[in-house]
Amino acid sequence: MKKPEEQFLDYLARKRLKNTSQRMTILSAFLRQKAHLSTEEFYLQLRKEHPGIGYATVHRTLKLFAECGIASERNFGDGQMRFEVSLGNEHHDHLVCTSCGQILEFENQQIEQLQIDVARTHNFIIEDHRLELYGLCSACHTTEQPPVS
Amino acid sequence: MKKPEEQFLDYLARKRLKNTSQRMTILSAFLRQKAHLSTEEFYLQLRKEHPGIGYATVHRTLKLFAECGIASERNFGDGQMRFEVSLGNEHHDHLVCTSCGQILEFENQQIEQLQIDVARTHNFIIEDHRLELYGLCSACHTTEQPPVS
DNA sequence: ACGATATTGAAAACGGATTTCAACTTATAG
DNA sequence: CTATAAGTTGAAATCCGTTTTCAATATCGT
Repeated sequence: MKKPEEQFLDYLARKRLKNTSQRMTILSAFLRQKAHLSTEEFYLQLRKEHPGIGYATVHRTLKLFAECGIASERNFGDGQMRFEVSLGNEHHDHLVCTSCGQILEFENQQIEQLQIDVARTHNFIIEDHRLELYGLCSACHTTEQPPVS
Repeated sequence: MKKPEEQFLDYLARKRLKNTSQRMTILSAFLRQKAHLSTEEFYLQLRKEHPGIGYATVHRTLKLFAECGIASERNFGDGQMRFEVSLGNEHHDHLVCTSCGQILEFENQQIEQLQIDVARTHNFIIEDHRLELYGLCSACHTTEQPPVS
Protein backbone atom coordinates (compact mmCIF):
# COMPACT_ATOMS: atom_id res chain seq x y z
CA MET A 1 0.00 0.00 0.00
CA LYS A 2 1.40 3.32 -1.14
CA LYS A 3 1.41 6.24 1.25
CA PRO A 4 -1.17 8.91 0.48
CA GLU A 5 1.50 11.58 -0.01
CA GLU A 6 3.33 9.38 -2.47
CA GLN A 7 0.17 8.49 -4.31
CA PHE A 8 -0.79 12.13 -4.63
CA LEU A 9 2.65 13.18 -5.89
CA ASP A 10 2.61 10.33 -8.40
CA TYR A 11 -0.77 11.46 -9.61
CA LEU A 12 0.40 15.05 -10.02
CA ALA A 13 3.43 13.89 -11.98
CA ARG A 14 1.40 11.60 -14.19
CA LYS A 15 -1.01 14.39 -15.03
CA ARG A 16 1.72 17.03 -15.40
CA LEU A 17 0.23 18.96 -12.53
CA LYS A 18 2.29 21.04 -10.17
CA ASN A 19 3.28 20.47 -6.63
CA THR A 20 2.36 23.64 -4.79
CA SER A 21 2.62 24.61 -1.17
CA GLN A 22 -1.15 25.00 -0.94
CA ARG A 23 -1.71 21.46 -2.14
CA MET A 24 0.74 20.05 0.37
CA THR A 25 -0.79 22.07 3.18
CA ILE A 26 -4.26 20.88 2.29
CA LEU A 27 -3.13 17.28 1.97
CA SER A 28 -1.48 17.32 5.35
CA ALA A 29 -4.54 18.83 7.01
CA PHE A 30 -6.84 16.43 5.21
CA LEU A 31 -4.94 13.36 6.35
CA ARG A 32 -4.96 14.66 9.90
CA GLN A 33 -8.72 15.22 10.06
CA LYS A 34 -10.84 12.36 11.29
CA ALA A 35 -14.47 13.30 10.78
CA HIS A 36 -16.50 13.32 7.60
CA LEU A 37 -16.18 17.02 6.95
CA SER A 38 -17.92 18.98 4.26
CA THR A 39 -15.82 21.20 2.03
CA GLU A 40 -17.05 24.20 3.97
CA GLU A 41 -16.29 22.72 7.37
CA PHE A 42 -12.86 21.60 6.27
CA TYR A 43 -12.15 24.99 4.79
CA LEU A 44 -13.09 26.75 8.02
CA GLN A 45 -10.81 24.44 10.00
CA LEU A 46 -7.94 24.93 7.63
CA ARG A 47 -8.37 28.67 7.54
CA LYS A 48 -7.56 28.91 11.25
CA GLU A 49 -3.98 27.90 10.61
CA HIS A 50 -3.67 28.97 6.99
CA PRO A 51 -5.78 32.05 6.39
CA GLY A 52 -4.29 32.64 2.97
CA ILE A 53 -5.78 29.60 1.28
CA GLY A 54 -8.97 30.24 -0.64
CA TYR A 55 -12.11 28.18 -0.71
CA ALA A 56 -11.79 27.50 -4.43
CA THR A 57 -8.37 25.97 -3.94
CA VAL A 58 -9.59 23.77 -1.12
CA HIS A 59 -12.49 22.62 -3.23
CA ARG A 60 -10.30 21.88 -6.23
CA THR A 61 -7.74 20.07 -4.15
CA LEU A 62 -10.28 17.86 -2.43
CA LYS A 63 -11.55 16.88 -5.87
CA LEU A 64 -8.00 16.00 -6.85
CA PHE A 65 -7.74 13.79 -3.78
CA ALA A 66 -10.87 11.99 -4.86
CA GLU A 67 -9.54 11.57 -8.40
CA CYS A 68 -6.29 10.06 -7.27
CA GLY A 69 -7.97 7.73 -4.85
CA ILE A 70 -6.89 9.03 -1.47
CA ALA A 71 -10.29 10.51 -0.68
CA SER A 72 -13.83 9.54 -1.39
CA GLU A 73 -16.79 11.81 -1.80
CA ARG A 74 -19.83 11.13 0.32
CA ASN A 75 -23.28 12.58 0.21
CA PHE A 76 -25.51 11.98 3.19
CA GLY A 77 -28.43 13.86 1.76
CA ASP A 78 -27.88 17.08 3.66
CA GLY A 79 -26.95 18.95 0.52
CA GLN A 80 -23.26 19.09 1.32
CA MET A 81 -20.55 17.02 -0.21
CA ARG A 82 -18.33 15.33 2.32
CA PHE A 83 -14.87 13.87 1.94
CA GLU A 84 -13.23 11.11 3.89
CA VAL A 85 -9.79 9.55 3.68
CA SER A 86 -10.23 6.37 1.70
CA LEU A 87 -6.70 5.12 1.22
CA GLY A 88 -5.84 2.77 4.05
CA ASN A 89 -9.40 2.98 5.30
CA GLU A 90 -11.05 0.09 3.58
CA HIS A 91 -14.59 -0.10 2.42
CA HIS A 92 -17.28 0.59 4.95
CA ASP A 93 -20.81 1.90 5.23
CA HIS A 94 -22.26 4.51 7.56
CA LEU A 95 -24.56 5.07 10.47
CA VAL A 96 -25.66 8.71 10.43
CA CYS A 97 -27.19 10.21 13.57
CA THR A 98 -30.05 12.49 12.60
CA SER A 99 -29.91 14.25 15.93
CA CYS A 100 -26.26 15.14 16.54
CA GLY A 101 -24.90 14.55 13.05
CA GLN A 102 -22.29 12.06 14.18
CA ILE A 103 -21.23 9.60 11.51
CA LEU A 104 -20.11 6.11 12.50
CA GLU A 105 -18.57 3.58 10.17
CA PHE A 106 -19.29 -0.11 9.98
CA GLU A 107 -18.45 -3.03 7.81
CA ASN A 108 -20.49 -6.14 7.24
CA GLN A 109 -19.20 -8.79 4.94
CA GLN A 110 -22.49 -10.67 4.80
CA ILE A 111 -24.31 -7.60 3.51
CA GLU A 112 -21.60 -7.11 0.91
CA GLN A 113 -22.05 -10.66 -0.28
CA LEU A 114 -25.82 -10.36 -0.44
CA GLN A 115 -25.45 -7.23 -2.55
CA ILE A 116 -23.35 -9.18 -4.99
CA ASP A 117 -26.03 -11.87 -5.09
CA VAL A 118 -28.75 -9.30 -5.75
CA ALA A 119 -26.74 -7.80 -8.58
CA ARG A 120 -26.19 -11.21 -10.09
CA THR A 121 -29.85 -12.09 -10.08
CA HIS A 122 -30.55 -8.84 -11.96
CA ASN A 123 -27.65 -9.39 -14.33
CA PHE A 124 -26.25 -6.09 -13.11
CA ILE A 125 -22.56 -5.21 -12.83
CA ILE A 126 -21.83 -3.32 -9.62
CA GLU A 127 -19.40 -0.43 -9.88
CA ASP A 128 -20.14 1.15 -6.55
CA HIS A 129 -22.68 1.11 -3.82
CA ARG A 130 -23.82 3.00 -0.78
CA LEU A 131 -25.53 1.90 2.34
CA GLU A 132 -26.47 4.33 5.05
CA LEU A 133 -28.54 3.82 8.15
CA TYR A 134 -30.11 6.98 9.53
CA GLY A 135 -31.36 7.25 13.08
CA LEU A 136 -30.34 7.99 16.63
CA CYS A 137 -26.93 7.15 17.95
CA SER A 138 -26.49 5.69 21.38
CA ALA A 139 -25.81 9.05 23.03
CA CYS A 140 -28.81 10.73 21.47
CA HIS A 141 -31.46 8.19 22.34
CA THR A 142 -30.27 7.27 25.81
CA THR A 143 -30.27 10.87 26.99
CA GLU A 144 -33.67 11.64 25.50
CA GLN A 145 -32.05 14.57 23.78
CA PRO A 146 -34.59 16.18 21.47
CA PRO A 147 -33.54 16.46 17.83
CA VAL A 148 -32.07 19.81 16.91
CA SER A 149 -34.81 21.71 15.12
CA MET B 1 -54.44 0.31 3.25
CA LYS B 2 -55.92 3.69 2.46
CA LYS B 3 -56.00 4.89 -1.12
CA PRO B 4 -53.50 7.60 -1.96
CA GLU B 5 -56.23 10.07 -2.93
CA GLU B 6 -57.99 9.48 0.33
CA GLN B 7 -54.80 9.78 2.33
CA PHE B 8 -53.96 13.05 0.65
CA LEU B 9 -57.41 14.53 1.22
CA ASP B 10 -57.30 13.47 4.86
CA TYR B 11 -53.95 15.15 5.20
CA LEU B 12 -55.21 18.36 3.67
CA ALA B 13 -58.21 18.36 5.98
CA ARG B 14 -56.13 17.67 9.05
CA LYS B 15 -53.81 20.55 8.23
CA ARG B 16 -56.60 22.89 7.17
CA LEU B 17 -55.17 23.04 3.69
CA LYS B 18 -57.26 23.48 0.62
CA ASN B 19 -58.23 21.08 -2.07
CA THR B 20 -57.37 22.79 -5.33
CA SER B 21 -57.63 21.68 -8.90
CA GLN B 22 -53.86 21.96 -9.35
CA ARG B 23 -53.25 19.61 -6.45
CA MET B 24 -55.67 17.03 -7.81
CA THR B 25 -54.18 17.28 -11.28
CA ILE B 26 -50.69 16.81 -9.93
CA LEU B 27 -51.73 13.91 -7.73
CA SER B 28 -53.37 12.12 -10.58
CA ALA B 29 -50.34 12.58 -12.83
CA PHE B 30 -47.99 11.54 -10.06
CA LEU B 31 -49.84 8.31 -9.35
CA ARG B 32 -49.82 7.49 -13.03
CA GLN B 33 -46.09 7.97 -13.52
CA LYS B 34 -43.92 4.95 -13.07
CA ALA B 35 -40.31 6.05 -13.18
CA HIS B 36 -38.28 7.81 -10.55
CA LEU B 37 -38.68 11.28 -11.95
CA SER B 38 -36.98 14.41 -10.75
CA THR B 39 -39.13 17.43 -10.04
CA GLU B 40 -37.96 18.96 -13.28
CA GLU B 41 -38.69 15.87 -15.36
CA PHE B 42 -42.08 15.46 -13.79
CA TYR B 43 -42.88 19.12 -14.35
CA LEU B 44 -41.96 18.89 -18.01
CA GLN B 45 -44.19 15.84 -18.43
CA LEU B 46 -47.09 17.46 -16.67
CA ARG B 47 -46.73 20.67 -18.59
CA LYS B 48 -47.52 18.88 -21.83
CA GLU B 49 -51.10 18.31 -20.72
CA HIS B 50 -51.43 21.12 -18.23
CA PRO B 51 -49.39 24.10 -19.38
CA GLY B 52 -50.91 26.40 -16.80
CA ILE B 53 -49.37 24.77 -13.75
CA GLY B 54 -46.21 26.39 -12.49
CA TYR B 55 -43.02 24.75 -11.38
CA ALA B 56 -43.33 26.15 -7.86
CA THR B 57 -46.72 24.53 -7.43
CA VAL B 58 -45.44 21.19 -8.66
CA HIS B 59 -42.52 21.40 -6.30
CA ARG B 60 -44.68 22.34 -3.33
CA THR B 61 -47.20 19.64 -4.09
CA LEU B 62 -44.60 16.91 -4.41
CA LYS B 63 -43.31 17.94 -0.99
CA LEU B 64 -46.85 17.66 0.35
CA PHE B 65 -47.04 14.14 -1.04
CA ALA B 66 -43.87 13.27 0.78
CA GLU B 67 -45.18 14.78 4.01
CA CYS B 68 -48.40 12.84 3.91
CA GLY B 69 -46.66 9.60 3.09
CA ILE B 70 -47.78 8.88 -0.44
CA ALA B 71 -44.43 9.77 -1.97
CA SER B 72 -40.86 9.39 -0.87
CA GLU B 73 -37.96 11.58 -1.79
CA ARG B 74 -34.90 9.92 -3.25
CA ASN B 75 -31.50 11.26 -3.98
CA PHE B 76 -29.25 9.20 -6.21
CA GLY B 77 -26.37 11.60 -6.04
CA ASP B 78 -26.98 13.29 -9.38
CA GLY B 79 -27.92 16.55 -7.74
CA GLN B 80 -31.62 16.16 -8.41
CA MET B 81 -34.29 15.20 -5.96
CA ARG B 82 -36.49 12.38 -7.17
CA PHE B 83 -39.93 11.29 -6.00
CA GLU B 84 -41.50 7.89 -6.16
CA VAL B 85 -44.89 6.61 -5.11
CA SER B 86 -44.38 4.99 -1.74
CA LEU B 87 -47.88 4.14 -0.65
CA GLY B 88 -48.70 0.63 -1.75
CA ASN B 89 -45.16 0.18 -2.98
CA GLU B 90 -43.46 -1.32 -0.01
CA HIS B 91 -39.90 -0.77 1.03
CA HIS B 92 -37.25 -1.50 -1.51
CA ASP B 93 -33.75 -0.51 -2.48
CA HIS B 94 -32.34 0.49 -5.86
CA LEU B 95 -30.04 -0.56 -8.65
CA VAL B 96 -29.01 2.55 -10.57
CA CYS B 97 -27.51 2.16 -14.02
CA THR B 98 -24.70 4.66 -14.47
CA SER B 99 -24.89 4.35 -18.23
CA CYS B 100 -28.55 4.71 -19.18
CA GLY B 101 -29.90 6.07 -15.90
CA GLN B 102 -32.45 3.34 -15.49
CA ILE B 103 -33.45 2.66 -11.92
CA LEU B 104 -34.51 -0.84 -10.87
CA GLU B 105 -35.99 -1.75 -7.54
CA PHE B 106 -35.21 -4.75 -5.42
CA GLU B 107 -35.99 -6.08 -2.02
CA ASN B 108 -33.90 -8.36 0.12
CA GLN B 109 -35.13 -9.39 3.48
CA GLN B 110 -31.81 -10.84 4.58
CA ILE B 111 -30.07 -7.52 4.02
CA GLU B 112 -32.81 -5.76 5.96
CA GLN B 113 -32.30 -8.10 8.88
CA LEU B 114 -28.53 -7.69 8.82
CA GLN B 115 -28.97 -3.92 8.93
CA ILE B 116 -31.05 -4.29 12.04
CA ASP B 117 -28.33 -6.45 13.55
CA VAL B 118 -25.67 -3.88 12.72
CA ALA B 119 -27.73 -1.13 14.31
CA ARG B 120 -28.22 -3.20 17.43
CA THR B 121 -24.55 -3.88 17.87
CA HIS B 122 -23.93 -0.13 17.72
CA ASN B 123 -26.85 0.63 20.02
CA PHE B 124 -28.30 2.70 17.22
CA ILE B 125 -32.01 3.23 16.52
CA ILE B 126 -32.75 3.09 12.79
CA GLU B 127 -35.25 5.62 11.48
CA ASP B 128 -34.48 5.18 7.82
CA HIS B 129 -31.91 3.73 5.52
CA ARG B 130 -30.79 3.72 1.96
CA LEU B 131 -29.03 1.15 -0.10
CA GLU B 132 -28.14 1.76 -3.70
CA LEU B 133 -26.04 -0.30 -6.05
CA TYR B 134 -24.54 1.66 -8.92
CA GLY B 135 -23.29 0.01 -12.06
CA LEU B 136 -24.31 -1.29 -15.45
CA CYS B 137 -27.70 -2.77 -16.09
CA SER B 138 -28.11 -5.85 -18.18
CA ALA B 139 -28.87 -3.93 -21.38
CA CYS B 140 -25.90 -1.60 -21.01
CA HIS B 141 -23.19 -4.17 -20.40
CA THR B 142 -24.35 -6.85 -22.78
CA THR B 143 -24.43 -4.48 -25.73
CA GLU B 144 -21.04 -2.98 -24.94
CA GLN B 145 -22.70 0.36 -25.09
CA PRO B 146 -20.20 3.02 -24.03
CA PRO B 147 -21.30 5.22 -21.12
CA VAL B 148 -22.86 8.49 -22.18
CA SER B 149 -20.19 11.13 -21.77
C1' DA C 1 -72.26 36.18 -1.45
C1' DC C 2 -68.82 37.56 2.18
C1' DG C 3 -64.64 37.55 4.48
C1' DA C 4 -60.79 35.12 6.23
C1' DT C 5 -57.30 32.29 4.81
C1' DA C 6 -54.74 29.44 1.73
C1' DT C 7 -52.84 28.89 -2.98
C1' DT C 8 -50.96 30.12 -7.23
C1' DG C 9 -47.38 31.40 -10.80
C1' DA C 10 -43.61 34.34 -11.96
C1' DA C 11 -39.75 36.02 -10.49
C1' DA C 12 -36.38 36.63 -7.07
C1' DA C 13 -33.49 34.72 -3.58
C1' DC C 14 -30.89 31.14 -1.84
C1' DG C 15 -26.92 27.87 -1.15
C1' DG C 16 -23.51 24.96 -2.40
C1' DA C 17 -20.61 23.64 -6.33
C1' DT C 18 -17.97 25.16 -10.04
C1' DT C 19 -15.78 28.34 -13.27
C1' DT C 20 -13.58 32.62 -14.74
C1' DC C 21 -9.75 35.52 -14.99
C1' DA C 22 -5.73 38.27 -14.16
C1' DA C 23 -1.82 37.89 -11.22
C1' DC C 24 1.37 34.66 -9.72
C1' DT C 25 4.11 30.31 -9.15
C1' DT C 26 6.28 26.25 -10.84
C1' DA C 27 8.75 23.28 -13.99
C1' DT C 28 11.47 22.80 -17.89
C1' DA C 29 14.46 24.19 -21.56
C1' DG C 30 18.03 26.87 -23.05
C1' DC D 1 20.62 30.75 -13.89
C1' DT D 2 17.15 32.99 -16.58
C1' DA D 3 13.37 32.83 -19.73
C1' DT D 4 9.29 31.08 -20.92
C1' DA D 5 5.47 28.10 -21.24
C1' DA D 6 2.12 26.07 -18.62
C1' DG D 7 -0.39 25.33 -14.42
C1' DT D 8 -2.24 27.43 -10.06
C1' DT D 9 -4.21 30.70 -7.09
C1' DG D 10 -7.89 33.56 -4.70
C1' DA D 11 -11.72 36.57 -5.32
C1' DA D 12 -15.54 37.14 -7.52
C1' DA D 13 -18.82 35.71 -10.73
C1' DT D 14 -21.62 32.08 -12.44
C1' DC D 15 -24.23 28.01 -12.41
C1' DC D 16 -28.16 25.26 -11.27
C1' DG D 17 -31.51 23.02 -8.56
C1' DT D 18 -34.34 24.29 -4.57
C1' DT D 19 -37.05 27.32 -1.96
C1' DT D 20 -39.26 31.70 -0.87
C1' DT D 21 -41.61 36.06 -1.88
C1' DC D 22 -45.54 38.55 -3.20
C1' DA D 23 -49.57 40.34 -5.39
C1' DA D 24 -53.41 38.32 -7.58
C1' DT D 25 -56.65 34.59 -7.21
C1' DA D 26 -59.25 30.65 -5.46
C1' DT D 27 -61.29 28.09 -1.66
C1' DC D 28 -64.00 27.27 2.39
C1' DG D 29 -67.00 28.14 6.26
C1' DT D 30 -70.67 30.97 7.50
